[in-house]
Amino acid sequence: MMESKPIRLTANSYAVLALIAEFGESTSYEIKQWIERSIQNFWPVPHTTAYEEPARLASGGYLTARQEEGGRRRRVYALTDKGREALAEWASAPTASPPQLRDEAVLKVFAGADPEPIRAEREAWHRAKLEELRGLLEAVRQSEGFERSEPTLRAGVAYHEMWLQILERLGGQK
Amino acid sequence: MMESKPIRLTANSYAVLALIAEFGESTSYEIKQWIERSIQNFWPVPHTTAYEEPARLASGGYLTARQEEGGRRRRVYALTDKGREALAEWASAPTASPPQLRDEAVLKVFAGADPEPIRAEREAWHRAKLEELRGLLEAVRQSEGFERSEPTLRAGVAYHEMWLQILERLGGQK
DNA sequence: GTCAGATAGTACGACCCGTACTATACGCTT
DNA sequence: AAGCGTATAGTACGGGTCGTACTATCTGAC
Repeated sequence: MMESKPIRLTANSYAVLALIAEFGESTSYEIKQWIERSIQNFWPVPHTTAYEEPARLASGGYLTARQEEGGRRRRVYALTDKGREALAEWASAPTASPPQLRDEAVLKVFAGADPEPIRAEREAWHRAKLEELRGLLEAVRQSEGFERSEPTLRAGVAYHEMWLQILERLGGQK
Repeated sequence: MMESKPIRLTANSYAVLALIAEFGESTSYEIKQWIERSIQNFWPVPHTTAYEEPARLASGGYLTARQEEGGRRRRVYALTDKGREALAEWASAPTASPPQLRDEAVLKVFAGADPEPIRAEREAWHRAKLEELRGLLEAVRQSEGFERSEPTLRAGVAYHEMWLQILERLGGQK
């Protein structure tokens, strides 16, 4: 039995566990890439999370860490039974905490900023996002092992399309 | 001149500054209420922020704090010139950091959860939000001093309506 | 006057984040 | 095969943020 100290499991924890469950044992760098290609859009985290969180999870006994020899001596993380169980329990609970939107642009407008340049910047941003997501979707459809990513990517596409409609309306009414 | 130590201004800082600029000098409890009635929907913060952040801002010289006598001895915060300037500078910059969506529900579905109960819960949540926002909008239209809140509330209404549409589509395609 | 519930505020430590920085690998040029 | 620029991979770190639990004050009903 590994020594393991009690840690709190947060949504970030489950995100990492889910990625490893989905893609198999991974290094932090790979986790970082899984994040970018699958959940980043609705669960943004800084890249350091891909290094910190697996280490935390390993210290709590939810993952094992095996260190590579040579070169970068990367740690390869894999699920333990404890980790698998925790993930399953979380996923099977039928409730999720409500979604949070953090939108500095609305905050600025609230603070009295001129809405128009902000609206324009935002519109461009959503268009770029849409293009990016459509590209990913294309890529994912042609590769194995990304089945789970497709629905989330499609939800992302719908989301950004919706925003563009909202912005259009706002722009229209001056 | 007050003593003041350098602090980093974050988006939370500007949120608090903007609220005080908008509603005038306030206690933390009042700030907490302004938040709930105006920006909570696109800038969620725990209620402790309404106590911690003004204290930080005061220590940096962006607010003054005057302590009430008696009873709860609440601190009343007011903008300083430094605070007003910092807010104006921030608001006049035409760029905002991109919006972030944090959506545990999508994360759960990604992790393999049964989508349907989650979808249903979510739909109910957006409906409740819509009702709440429409109520606030009504209230705001009939009172003085909430002019700034109206556009943000209307954006909120549009946002939740959009989500309901997305959910409907997702539900429709099984 | 005392009790329940609403209102108001504090404590605190784990977690999280962004920035800056370092290290290793790879491919191209010479 | 040494040098070098770029991409890849990983670490350091400290301030900010969060949620939970707890305490204190006020108000009105009885």
